[in-house]
Amino acid sequence: MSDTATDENVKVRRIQTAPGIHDILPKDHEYHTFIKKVVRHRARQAGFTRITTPVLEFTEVFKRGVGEHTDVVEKEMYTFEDRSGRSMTLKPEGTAGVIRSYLQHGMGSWPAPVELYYIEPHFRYDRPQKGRYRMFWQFGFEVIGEDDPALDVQMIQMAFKIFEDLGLKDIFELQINNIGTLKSRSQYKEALINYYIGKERSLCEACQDRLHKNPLRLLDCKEEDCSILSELAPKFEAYRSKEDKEHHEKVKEFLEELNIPFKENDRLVRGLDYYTQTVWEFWDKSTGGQNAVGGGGRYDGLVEIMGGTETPAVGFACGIDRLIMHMKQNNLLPPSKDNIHVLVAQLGDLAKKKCLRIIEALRDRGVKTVGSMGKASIKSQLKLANKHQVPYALILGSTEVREGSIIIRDMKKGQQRHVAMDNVVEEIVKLIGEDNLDKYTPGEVSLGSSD
RNA sequence: GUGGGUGUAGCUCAGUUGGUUAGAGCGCUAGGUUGUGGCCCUGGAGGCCGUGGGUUCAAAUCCCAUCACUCACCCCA
Repeated sequence: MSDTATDENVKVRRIQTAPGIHDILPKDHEYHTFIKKVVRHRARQAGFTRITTPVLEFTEVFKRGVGEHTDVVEKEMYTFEDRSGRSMTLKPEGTAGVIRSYLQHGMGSWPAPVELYYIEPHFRYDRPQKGRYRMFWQFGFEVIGEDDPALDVQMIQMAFKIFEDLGLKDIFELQINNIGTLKSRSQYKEALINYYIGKERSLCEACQDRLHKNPLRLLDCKEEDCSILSELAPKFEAYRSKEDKEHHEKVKEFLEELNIPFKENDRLVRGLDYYTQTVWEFWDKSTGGQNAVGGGGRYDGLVEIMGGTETPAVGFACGIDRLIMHMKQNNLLPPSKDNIHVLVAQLGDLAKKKCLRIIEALRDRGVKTVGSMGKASIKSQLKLANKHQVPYALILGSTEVREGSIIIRDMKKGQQRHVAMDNVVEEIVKLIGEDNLDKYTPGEVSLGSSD
């Protein structure tokens, strides 16, 4: 018999989170809560409804949706076999799953366009770094079923509104490009391949591989030789169809109409295969493109790739962890609602019993209240009140119980007075102020058919 | 996947050319006469010095390996 587990001398090794995967502690949740609130608010205003697709999908969803030869699929997916031997993947991005769902549930018959948003964790098996995690949070928007350039611009505007709400409006710059339709793009791809043929030896290893799998990616390689070659490579400009040009001009025109500053960047390609026409990224002005905070684009071909009929769509996604990073760097604090109004201190068993009721009454009225039931001395209870930075403490001892009164202590002034036990809740409300109460109500349910 | 940096208390870090029982500040906790917080004072808990091996009379300290964290490249959120 082994008694290792019960041997008191054996120290149990503590388990940590897996690499690149982090807890969100209460302090950081104030940021998360705030950002989610902003996103929900802006989404609701614009008629978007929320969708949650599974964290785990069949690997084919992403292989097909994102593109077999993208970096995301080739080297960054969290893929494993489940017990039945099917290849499963934790979602590396949001769009492919949304489109899978769109088709699975026949959303093509919903009134077009279908406007959806999500706030979800995502996974990429990358080497962790500042602002880059293996599990990270993204929110994103998708508009499926219409191809007007105005929608591209409205997506961008939505992102701007959200950045503005977060106090980050001025620290990002918008980079845009137009990569054309699938057709004009494939002509361009051919031209690129022709250009690079015979020059393979000057390319880095990765680019030699890219040349036939995904030639567009040659353009944003940062290896010196590759970038020299790409400078001289044929420009997409020449292969843009009339339709592409019109689309692009309209986008720029609309952006100007909304006073949204942008930078044209003909090297911007995006790492996911499904994009067409307009693509964009938001870059940190100080560090440039190495840590984009969000990006998006039009993906008119994706629904078809996923097995549906030809359907235009546009969307964007944004990294919540990176937004938080930027808020912190700019000393922007989210509004906190975790402050406590009152701590109730008790002395003796009888008082403790009474306190349970008082605490309940205070909370029901919207007063944020904590008890100090586990502590014996009044001293340690008031110390706790101090640590919570509560403005008021209630003190109930055996004398007060006998008299039917309770002490209200103003922690800032250090003054206290007795009030009748029956009046204490309203007295506290007066002190805190009706407006500061936590009176959130979830809304009321109503009768009706669920479809 | 490639390269750099760092691992000592819950946190931030000292720890001399190898030499007693490994330290500080903050935090936590308990006291400083009856039932009263913050400031101050005193005490306490909390460490296999990341892990394994090697050198040595002796290792937190030197060597090797390994793991973890972190930053950068690639790419992206």
